[in-house]
Amino acid sequence: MDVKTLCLAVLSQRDATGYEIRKQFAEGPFAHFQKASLGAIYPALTKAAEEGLVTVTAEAQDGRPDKKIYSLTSAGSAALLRACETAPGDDQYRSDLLFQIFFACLQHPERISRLIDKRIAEYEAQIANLTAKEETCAGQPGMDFVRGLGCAIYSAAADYMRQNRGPLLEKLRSETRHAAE
Amino acid sequence: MDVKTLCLAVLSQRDATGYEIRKQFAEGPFAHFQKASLGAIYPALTKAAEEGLVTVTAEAQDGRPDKKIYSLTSAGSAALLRACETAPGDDQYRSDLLFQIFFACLQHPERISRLIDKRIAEYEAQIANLTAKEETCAGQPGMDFVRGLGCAIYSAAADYMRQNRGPLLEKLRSETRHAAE
DNA sequence: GAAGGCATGTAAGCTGTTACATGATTCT
DNA sequence: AGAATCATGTAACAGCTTACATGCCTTC
Repeated sequence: MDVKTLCLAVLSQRDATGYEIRKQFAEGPFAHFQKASLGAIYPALTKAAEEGLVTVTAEAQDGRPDKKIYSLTSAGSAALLRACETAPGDDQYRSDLLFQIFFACLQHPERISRLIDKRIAEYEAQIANLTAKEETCAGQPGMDFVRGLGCAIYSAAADYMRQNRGPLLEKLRSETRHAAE
Repeated sequence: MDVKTLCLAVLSQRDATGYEIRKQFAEGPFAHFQKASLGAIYPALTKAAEEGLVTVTAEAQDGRPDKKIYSLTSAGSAALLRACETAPGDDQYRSDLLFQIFFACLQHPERISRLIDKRIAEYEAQIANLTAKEETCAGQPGMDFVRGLGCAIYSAAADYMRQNRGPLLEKLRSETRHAAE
């Protein structure tokens, strides 16, 4: 999904500024499967406004740039619906961490150990975050399905890492090929 | 990881042509967490050769372009190791499917049903593929850890979808707001 | 006093995808 | 006959990230 559609998605939940939209992608319910940066959001909103998908209301602020509050128009709603109805592309998943663990035997077991522990903690934070949103999602079936799937995946990943961390490190330590340092 | 490093990773397993490297990213052990297209691989290999990270051996072929077989040099190995030792970036996950399911209530329940069934089948194919590679990975602890994690995640996702598919569709069907068609 | 949050916007640059260009062989 | 596989490479284009530009307010 392009950033413009992503913005429409956030605005379908409530009016927001560009800054707030970015926050939604960092913390909100989309956070675990879509993201966007400010440098992409602002031009996307300008374009969406030109196309009549959103309206802008400027709100004067003391000492700061005007706050521009964007709202979805009916044309914007229609565009969002159209995006939902087109055949979805494949999921994109890229992980530098898995790449590095793949070559674990080239590295120090201690480093691998630290990387895994850190990742488990990150998964736990994600699970806590998604669990906390349970009430927000209640009554919105699609939103709750996606939230639950996120929990299920992160839990499975964390469990796997907890269970296989030890055996992996044992195997690495019993090898001789790993870095000296 | 940039495409150049990805190529070094494949070449660390065995010598290969650009074409074969792409196949490794479509089917091989990296497939579920890294990908690369031919249009990126060929220039990356040329650059890696210029930098002395790989060597090239051209093999004449009848009626086809010469087959260029690339091999990793010790400088290339060192570059791969360095990439493994730098702090890994965050995982990138983007899913158009989850985006669409998020807005399930805007759409026809039948469409959502089809999307979920299709995705479950895709997960099952991934699991079968990774399970089939079990023997290839035996004895390579990092590789096997990553393979197992893939299985665990896809299994959890498929299970969640199987269990929550029915309840989701029921909720959608009992709503009035969904598209008419 | 420094860091971080609030608030917008531009532009350079990187990276990668898709399409184009070419062409034989093998499978259906 | 048509599609897929093998095989390389270029180039246009898209899309996004990062850094720059500006500046106040609040928290540590």
